[in-house]
Amino acid sequence: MIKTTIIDVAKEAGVSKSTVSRVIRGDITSVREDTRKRVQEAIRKTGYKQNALASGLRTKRTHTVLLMIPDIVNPFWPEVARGVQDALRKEGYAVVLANSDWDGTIETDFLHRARTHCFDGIVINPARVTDQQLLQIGIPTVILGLHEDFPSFDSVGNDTLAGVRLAMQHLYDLGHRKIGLISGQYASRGRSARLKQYLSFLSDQNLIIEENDIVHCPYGQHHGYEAAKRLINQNHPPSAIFASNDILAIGALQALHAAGVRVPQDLSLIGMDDIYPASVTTPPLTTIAKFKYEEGREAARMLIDRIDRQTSKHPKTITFAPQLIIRGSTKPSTKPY
Amino acid sequence: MIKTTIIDVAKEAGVSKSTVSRVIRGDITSVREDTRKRVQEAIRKTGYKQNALASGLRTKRTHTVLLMIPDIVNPFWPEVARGVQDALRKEGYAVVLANSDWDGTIETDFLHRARTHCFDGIVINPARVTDQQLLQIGIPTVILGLHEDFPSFDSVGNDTLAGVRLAMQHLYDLGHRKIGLISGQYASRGRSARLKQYLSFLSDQNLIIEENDIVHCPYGQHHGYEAAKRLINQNHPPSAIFASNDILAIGALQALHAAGVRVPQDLSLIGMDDIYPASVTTPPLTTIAKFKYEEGREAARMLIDRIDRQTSKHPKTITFAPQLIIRGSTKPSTKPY
DNA sequence: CTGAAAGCGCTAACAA
DNA sequence: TTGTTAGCGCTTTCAG
Repeated sequence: MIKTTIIDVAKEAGVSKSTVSRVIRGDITSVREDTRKRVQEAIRKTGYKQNALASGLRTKRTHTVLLMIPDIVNPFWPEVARGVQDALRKEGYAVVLANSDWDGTIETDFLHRARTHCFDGIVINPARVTDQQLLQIGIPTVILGLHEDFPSFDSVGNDTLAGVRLAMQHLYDLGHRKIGLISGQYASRGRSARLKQYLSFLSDQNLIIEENDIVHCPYGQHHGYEAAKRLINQNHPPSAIFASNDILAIGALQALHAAGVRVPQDLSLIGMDDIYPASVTTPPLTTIAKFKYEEGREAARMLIDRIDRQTSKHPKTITFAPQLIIRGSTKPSTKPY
Repeated sequence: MIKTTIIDVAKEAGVSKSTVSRVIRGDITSVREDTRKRVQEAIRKTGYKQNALASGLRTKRTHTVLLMIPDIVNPFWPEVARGVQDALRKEGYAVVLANSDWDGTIETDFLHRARTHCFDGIVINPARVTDQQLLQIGIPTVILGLHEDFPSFDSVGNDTLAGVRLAMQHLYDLGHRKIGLISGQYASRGRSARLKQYLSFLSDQNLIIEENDIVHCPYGQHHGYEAAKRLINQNHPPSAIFASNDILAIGALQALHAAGVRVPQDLSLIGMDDIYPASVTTPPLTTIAKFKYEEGREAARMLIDRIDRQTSKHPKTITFAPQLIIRGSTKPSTKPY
């Protein structure tokens, strides 16, 4: 099992290694038909396999892309990952999958690695890294998700704010006037845009904003559980709850179950993301669906585009409009306005 | 942003590139303290970053591993993937994640790629590839899952058969004597070992085996749905159902809901795998938990071991014993024996 | 259309 | 302890 090189092939075919290299790279114009045949036959006979390291060393292309997400175990990300992997594979790229766990050190490590290993591109949902730092890596990059703080890069994501509005509007249309919010937030970032959108919706409808109807918590099912508990343990509990993602909503649903609050008869509940587990709860969760696979796919396509034509045209953003998926956890309010 | 090389560093530090190479590789014994300091300072000043392609070309090590699984979107695999990624990252390896989709072509493509890109190792849940083919790749490999047809490799997995027994025993202990089976199967492989185990359990207990209590179907939620429907639409429906994985069980649960069969009051249901969605159904699913993260982690560790000491010692197998997780979908049978 | 030759950036003997 | 010298396997001018 000694590795064969182009030299072995060249010998076998009775040509120079440059010629072999030409046919390998598919440089069709500059090799005569019959010599190409001969070389290909020699390749077959010797069982030659290209060494991507060697060629990459010259061409500076590895056909490898780094995909960095917070955590592949979170059901949201596998779908996005599939999107980028499928699109990238079609074009001959492999993807190195990294979980940052929201940890800046891990993130930096992998970004570093992308450089040392000469990856051709990066697709990232940034945890701690900044626009500037990313710029310094010097590798074509596209951002997963709509962050306004990455102006230097292409990005693709779902319009979360529109999603919030959609959710609130749905609840409002069902007659709900006192709507609780479970607002997930990352340790790192400030007040979420989702909260702002919630507030502005309420004021647009001339509804009263009550502090007690808003609970902030980290993302995580049990946090959703606790949040819902707080929401319903007040004198005037809301008739509907919007949880800012499905994991939180699932936690909330369990809290409501436990408290004997029937969903949707006693209280409506809506989540966001449309992850698979949300479809198997009882009742199945009404939610705001994001385009996850598509987000990944488009990110990959944009990246390939960047890689192919080196031209540094203005960063582009692709935005998906989330969709309301009505399932079983919401129904018209029975309370009088 | 011109890439700096060891030569630049060497110049800056006033040493030869070999010396620079030595300190980069941490060859501590053979560089004097002060020159090392000088070199490190030069590295810092020049912003030098190693080129992993160039070094890999010499050392034949890329610190990259291929992880091939059927589908990252299937909730079982992200946990396994995390296990291998975490363990591998600690040792400085990156992992290229590939979804085979049970497709032999894709599988072969990536395996091929593992060779051309000189990956250091492979962790794979094989779809179509054979022991021999894998052997020919010539890269240290460990198998995910317990397949008897890969005698040449280390492998790690959960003892599914023990799991089947555990599930059946649980149902039996609850007094169930007519137990239906929803047996998932892959398009490619023959009669599943799970079925055999089910049959042998029944005969061990001197229970009657009824063809109508067994439904074969591909893995997939809606197949579980249809299977359960068939199972309960007979004159003598079983009092309990064992679905050979949680996805199937979730489908079954929905069919039972739809048919007005209460779980667990009217019928007990047990699944296998313990994927996250199984914990959020109503009732939450009793299931046989597999060690997913651990499976991945141990696979990674075995792989590293193989890579480090080239020695080709006898293939080893690590087996995890699945555990019964009693949740809400099973209860004592009300039917007389 | 084909071959010779010069590297890509690094490592690894072998000298010094 | 450090430097010199060959390459690793491939691509890419540049001649021919």
